[in-house]
Amino acid sequence: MRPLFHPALEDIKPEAILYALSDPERVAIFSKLAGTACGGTCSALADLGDRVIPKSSLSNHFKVLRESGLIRSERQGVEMRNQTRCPELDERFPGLVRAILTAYGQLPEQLKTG
Amino acid sequence: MRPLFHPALEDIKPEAILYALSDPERVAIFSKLAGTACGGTCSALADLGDRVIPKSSLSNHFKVLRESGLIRSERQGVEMRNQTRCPELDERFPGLVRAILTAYGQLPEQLKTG
DNA sequence: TCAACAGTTCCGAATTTCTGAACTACGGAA
DNA sequence: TTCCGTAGTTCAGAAATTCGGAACTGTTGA
Repeated sequence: MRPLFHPALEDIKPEAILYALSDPERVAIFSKLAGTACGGTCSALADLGDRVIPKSSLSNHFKVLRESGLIRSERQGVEMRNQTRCPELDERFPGLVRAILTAYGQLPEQLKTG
Repeated sequence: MRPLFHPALEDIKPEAILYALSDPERVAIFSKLAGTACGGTCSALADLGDRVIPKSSLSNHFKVLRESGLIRSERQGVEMRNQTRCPELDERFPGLVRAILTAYGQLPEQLKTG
């Protein structure tokens, strides 16, 4: 398996963020992650209500989120722990992620303060 | 020519906004429009520095911006006047457009106040 | 009536997205 | 060690989307 690519903070492009979050499924995944203390696994996020996302599609969603700089993924044994890069991102693009999640009506409780 | 479609404020979808603004060319067009008092025409926005956008592509960019709810277009004689729907949009999705333009480093002077 | 101009539509080529199937990687049991 | 099950990735081809040149539409002015 190829090593996972994560862009450095300064290499994160707004167009990649916007593109990644222009898909409601990815927004739902990202929002769930943002509301989870420890990192969430892929399979734990497969069920977003109405439809079960095929695992290859899910894997691709995570790849898009990761390579856009929205999340960080780390292999932990047999599974993958994913967590958002919200604090860093807010430093680089102040208010952006919060405004987007709010627009979708998906700002998790954990991000409502501050 | 087909009549131009503009979504009602309540029908504007965040995914459409994000998708429309995930293309740097469209962001440049939108930002220029946002910094223009009277509506800008298509041809006036064709030149964004490095490359001249083919007019069919330009027409399509305007269509995407219009149908996502970001701009309003109105035929005026032989040309088209385009203006942003920023005030409405900010009511529906507070801070969203501003955060996006800021992330791109393209917030025009006119929007810096308030 | 005609020419020029602004912008739209059409359509084929190129690119991207989607997802089932095959595959890889790791951990636990025996 | 070998085998099995689970988590996730990669591959491949079908479907959908994007791009842009060429043709077209609608408007104004001569």
